[in-house]
Amino acid sequence: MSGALKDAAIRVERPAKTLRELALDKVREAIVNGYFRPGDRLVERDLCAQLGVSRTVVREVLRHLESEGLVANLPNKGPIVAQLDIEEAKQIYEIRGALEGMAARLCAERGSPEIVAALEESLTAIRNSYRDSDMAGVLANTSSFYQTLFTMVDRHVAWGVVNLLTVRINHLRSMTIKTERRGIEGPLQMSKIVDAIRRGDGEGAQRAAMDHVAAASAIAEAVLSAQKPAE
Amino acid sequence: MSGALKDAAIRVERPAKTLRELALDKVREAIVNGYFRPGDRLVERDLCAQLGVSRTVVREVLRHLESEGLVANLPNKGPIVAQLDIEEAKQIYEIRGALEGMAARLCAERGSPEIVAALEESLTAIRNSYRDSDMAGVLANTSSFYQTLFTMVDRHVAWGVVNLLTVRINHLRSMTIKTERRGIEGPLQMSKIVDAIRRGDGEGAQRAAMDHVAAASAIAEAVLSAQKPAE
DNA sequence: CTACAGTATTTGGTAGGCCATAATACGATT
DNA sequence: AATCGTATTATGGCCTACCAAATACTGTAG
Repeated sequence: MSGALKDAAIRVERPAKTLRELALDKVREAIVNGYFRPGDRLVERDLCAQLGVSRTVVREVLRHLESEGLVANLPNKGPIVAQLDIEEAKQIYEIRGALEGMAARLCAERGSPEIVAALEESLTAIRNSYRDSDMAGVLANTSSFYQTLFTMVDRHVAWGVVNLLTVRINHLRSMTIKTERRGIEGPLQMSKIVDAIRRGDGEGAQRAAMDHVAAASAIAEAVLSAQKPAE
Repeated sequence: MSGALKDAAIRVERPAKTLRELALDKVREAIVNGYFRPGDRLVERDLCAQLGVSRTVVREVLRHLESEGLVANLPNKGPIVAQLDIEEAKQIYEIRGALEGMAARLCAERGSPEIVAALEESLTAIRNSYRDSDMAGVLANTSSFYQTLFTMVDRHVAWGVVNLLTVRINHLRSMTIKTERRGIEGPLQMSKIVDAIRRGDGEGAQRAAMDHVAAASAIAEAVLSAQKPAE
């Protein structure tokens, strides 16, 4: 087994994604970027037609998304795109705060210059994306900032959890980053995280990370409660 | 819509679980309690026969378990019961520490006597289960202790995350609770959590919860590294 | 205009088949 | 005898087709 692992270095990387995985990505994408809106019904046969795959595949995909929390299943009525209620969103932000705070602290305690360098690179990318008003870029680079935070201290499981939760609030994220002044404050708060990590200040890094998430959460709450009555 | 929600209180609780859900529970159970061992292949057609359901259902179940992390899918080889490596287990314990610590702190800050009462009830149940050497009972009551911790402050999402992670280390849990002296130390640590909550000491409750998980993690690590060479 | 019966829609689930790939066994060739 | 190629088997991935039950819709009769 360890031999097999070593071989992994030269193992040919085959992109042999199964049809199911491709479909999964497509549908998840479609939900995340709003092609399917919360509450929309996801009729199996329609999806079959749209995706060009069989019901077998569609059903597996729907199951998968269900367990990811992106799809809810009404009994005998079928799957719909999950509604995000404000309470749940707040909880998700809170969990992210706990985990990202933990990761930030670990990064600070590790005290490796590579971490700081990697984070700064992401941060620059975020600033550039903001400057270019490339919101998709902001999201992607913010994700990569946090991914760095987790993976540099080998917290892949926690990163997985955060990632899973994040897709559920993705459309909120895209709204919060568009908020006035977020282009300045967001990166500022993130740079505070990096500063604390550079100083080796675990406590401070944790607090800074939690602050940043808390700020995002507050904006999200405002956005969500502002649009709720409109429905 | 709000009307429908109110009705939920009287809505008959129909056990009309779909076949798929029943099968899911069965297979998950089988994995968790060791009927299927880590690394075992889960051959679709065999499962069909054993469960008495069609391949469609089996496949959906496997997909679901895959996304829960209980099943791994080797490309071109099919699903196997996921192997739990020691690194991953430690990370899971760490995440639990962060989240249970958070919940404990929130409980303390809430300062409600009902929380304390409910926790003490679970704790007594745990002690009784230990006294009767009812290990399944210990696990169940420990779960319910933590469930209380989360749900009393309405952190259902976090509880879901913890639950999801916990099934992956379930067999570790059953080993750690059997450890010498765990029957005394475990409840003792948990009572420290309750004490801190009773005092309204958020900080202390968080630390106590994290300590408890850390202790479990240490035991799990010892158990796991002791059995690994044996394989 | 309302109640009711019939109809369409859609999910939950089953059966069975086809193809591709991987592993294994088996035989042939050197 | 060792190796190389080939047939077989096992299995996953994917598809079509079908049925039953629940739900939503619709048109008609009273």
